[in-house]
Order: sequence, then structure tokens, then C-alpha cells
Amino acid sequence: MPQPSPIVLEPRKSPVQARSAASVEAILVATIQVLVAIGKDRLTTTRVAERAGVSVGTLYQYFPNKSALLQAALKRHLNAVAEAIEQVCREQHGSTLQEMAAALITAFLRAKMKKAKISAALYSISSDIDGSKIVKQMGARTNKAITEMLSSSSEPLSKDPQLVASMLQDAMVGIARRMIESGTPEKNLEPYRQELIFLASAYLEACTARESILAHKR
Amino acid sequence: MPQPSPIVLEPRKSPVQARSAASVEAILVATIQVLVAIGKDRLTTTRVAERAGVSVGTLYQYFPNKSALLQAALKRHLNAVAEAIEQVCREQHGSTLQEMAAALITAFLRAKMKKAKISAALYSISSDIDGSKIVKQMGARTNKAITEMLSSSSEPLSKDPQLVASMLQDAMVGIARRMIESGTPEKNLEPYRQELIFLASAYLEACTARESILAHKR
DNA sequence: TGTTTAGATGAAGAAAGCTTCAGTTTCGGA
DNA sequence: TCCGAAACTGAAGCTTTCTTCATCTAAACA
Repeated sequence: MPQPSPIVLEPRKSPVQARSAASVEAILVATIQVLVAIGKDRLTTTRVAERAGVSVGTLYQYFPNKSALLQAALKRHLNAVAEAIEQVCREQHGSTLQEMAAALITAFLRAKMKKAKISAALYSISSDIDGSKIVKQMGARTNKAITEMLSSSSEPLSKDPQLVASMLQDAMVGIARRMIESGTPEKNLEPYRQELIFLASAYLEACTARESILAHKR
Repeated sequence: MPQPSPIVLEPRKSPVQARSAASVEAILVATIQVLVAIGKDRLTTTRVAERAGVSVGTLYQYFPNKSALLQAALKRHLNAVAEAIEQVCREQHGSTLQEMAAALITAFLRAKMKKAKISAALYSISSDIDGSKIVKQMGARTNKAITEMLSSSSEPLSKDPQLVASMLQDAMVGIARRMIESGTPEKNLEPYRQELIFLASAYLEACTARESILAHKR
């Protein structure tokens, strides 16, 4: 009597021949397509297999269950976003804080909003699978990259860079999420992007002030 | 052949006698309890009814389907948070921007984090029901309150108050959500609360500057 | 060319939970 | 006290989708 299906993540079988690798790829792509097209409630493993041009049996040869399939799809997407972030963070090594903020925010929003539909669809499944774990991991990765970037600036921060990185990250994510979930049209992005940069700039600016309390103005 | 269950929200029957009102209340409370206790995957209408001390039939007398039940529970919770926000916003009418930021953030985090478990549980279902619609509504309500508060300050903002309110709100929500989903323990909240206030203060400060570009420092 | 292994297939078993409804109990007014 | 309406009950029907596995096909290899 095999246990129901606790938290099995690993692929069942590793592709050896070329065609099987193609199957896995097709299945993963199809998963996203089906998700975006008809939503998570009507996504079935059979439908995904159909769309991928394989049979359900084949799907189950590489993914132990539906959950693992969705997890894999989520990982794939978040990985792409994380890599985009890591890249800008590398590129902006040694820049001014202002430049960093602008570059980071622009890259993040671009990566997220370019695939807004996919992001929205993936948000919707992340609570069905153990999504928060995956999201958390990626968040940590991104946080590290941002922290390192911030630390490389010639302008010294008067605060723990990791805390600062978290704030920026959370604010970015919060805004992006709201826009994605409320279906903000692409043409309306620009004001928010600029304002987010403005906010980040003001914050980072304040973080370089000798007095970290920012009590009085002018 | 009745359609599956499109988007029925309204209660089936309005309580007339006292006992039925009590049932509705008990069911709603039980829904949250079950949700927090065993998670959304194992929440069944039967279990909720059991916990509420009524039969499933009774549950279905007031909620047309499971989705409506969960929606009602979500609404209830968000409503409480929105009211907390609206109250501070009223209280801070005419205050300085700094005071507003501190009061708003403190109230918001308190309302959210006091019931962190419930919030987390509700996040997990909001994608199953049409949660984003409800969240959006409450967001709009809160946005209005914050906008009005900001507008009442003697310090004039050099920007659209509603945009500023959105940014603050999104940043707050983003940070709170990350903390809730990552299970940040209560004792670690304080640094984030303070830093969020710091961020908001810096941002609002910058928004009062005549030049809204904030190009050079010191 | 014959054999072995990897890969693919898809009908059907099995589980699970939502929702109904015919029948019973309680309430409140006449 | 009696009666109609409001509430309540919970067993069972119904639907849906996941997952398996016996069988078949294609590829690699000798």
C-alpha cells in the first residue's frame, strides 16, 4: 500500500533518449499553456498530456503526480525571473544606489509583466502545491543578489543591507502583484514603474544619511 | 442540467428566527477554524458543518455552495482589516505625513499580524474562489481612506495623492504578505515595522519636495 | 537481423467530496 | 392548544479527475 502522495518532488525517471527529453519539455510547456488558457480549476493531467501531444501515461512517467508537475512549472518560471534579477545585480555592481534602483526595478517589472498572464496563472496554483516553499527559495536567492549589489556601491548604507534589500524586494513584489492580479493594462505600467523608482530612490537616499532617523526635513 | 456553479455569491436564505442567525455565525466561525486547523485541502463542507454543530443541509441552506461559504469568510476578515485602516485614517486626519505613516503602518501590521495564521489560511483559498475580486474591492476602499488622509495633511504633496496611497499600500501589503507566508515569528516583526515606517517617511518626505525628481543629495 | 531496454499508450479502477431532498423538529402567532 | 412556516437533518446520488498497469512500439546494440 503506497502512501497517498505526500511531498514527492523528484522526477520519476530521467530522460535518457532524446525523445523523452522532448516529451518532458513539451509537457512543461503545455502545462503553462493549459493553465493560462482554461485556468487551474479545469486543468487536468489528461488535458495537459493532450496539449503536449503525448498520453497521460507518458506524463506520469516523468512526474509522480499532478502536484509535482505544477511545481516544476512554477519553478521554471520563477527561475527565469530570478536569473533576470541576478543578471542586473551583477551588471550594476559598483553603480550608484540610484542607478541600481532604477535598473533593478525596471528589470523586475519587465520580467514579471512581460508574462503577466503566466504570473497570474501561477499565483493561482501556488497555494495548491507547496508553492510558498519555492517562492521563498527564489526570494532568498534574489535577496542575496540585491544585497550584494547594494553592498558594492561606493555610497555606504547606514543600515543592514539585507534588510534594505528585503524592503525593496517586498515593495516591488507587492506592487507587481497588485498590478498583475488587478489586470493592470500594459499602458498603465509606466507611472507605477517611475513612482516605484522614485520611492526606492528616496528610501535609499535616506539610508545613506548619517542620521538614520530622518527626523526633520529640508 | 443545472450549470456547474458559476459565480453565486448571495446567501440562499436570510435568517428570520434567532437560531438561524446563530447557525450562520457558527458556520462562518467554524469555516475559519477548520481552515486554520487542517488547511484548505482537507476542508470539506461536512467538516465545517460538524465543527459548527449543524448538519451539512443547514449549511447549504445559507450558502449555495462551498465557494460562497469561503467567499463569505474571506469578506468578513478583509472587512475587519479595512475597518481598522479606515479608523486610523480618520483619526490621523490633519496630522503630519510622518505621523500618518507611522500610525497607518502600525495599525495595518497589527491588524494583519495579530491574525497571521488566519491571513495565511485565507491567502491560500483566495485563488480557489474569486478572491481577487474581493481583495480588489477592499483594496479600493482602503486606498480611498488613505488618499483622503494624505490629502488632509497641511504639508502638500507634489503628486497625485492616490498614486502615493497606492504605493504605500502595495509596499505595506507586500511586506506583510511576505512575513505571513514565510511564517516570520512575532518577535521579529519590530525591525520590519520600523523599517517600513522609515521607508514610508522617506518617500512621503520626498513627495513634499518642490522638485519631484530628487536628483542630488544632501 | 534479433534481442533488449526505453518510451508510449489509454481504458478503467478507485476515491472523494459536493450537493440534494424527503422527512422531521422547533418556533411563534392565533 | 393548534397550525403553518422556518429550520434542521444526513444518507446517498452523482460527477469528476487522478493514477495505474498490461500492452505495444521504437530505439539501441551486438
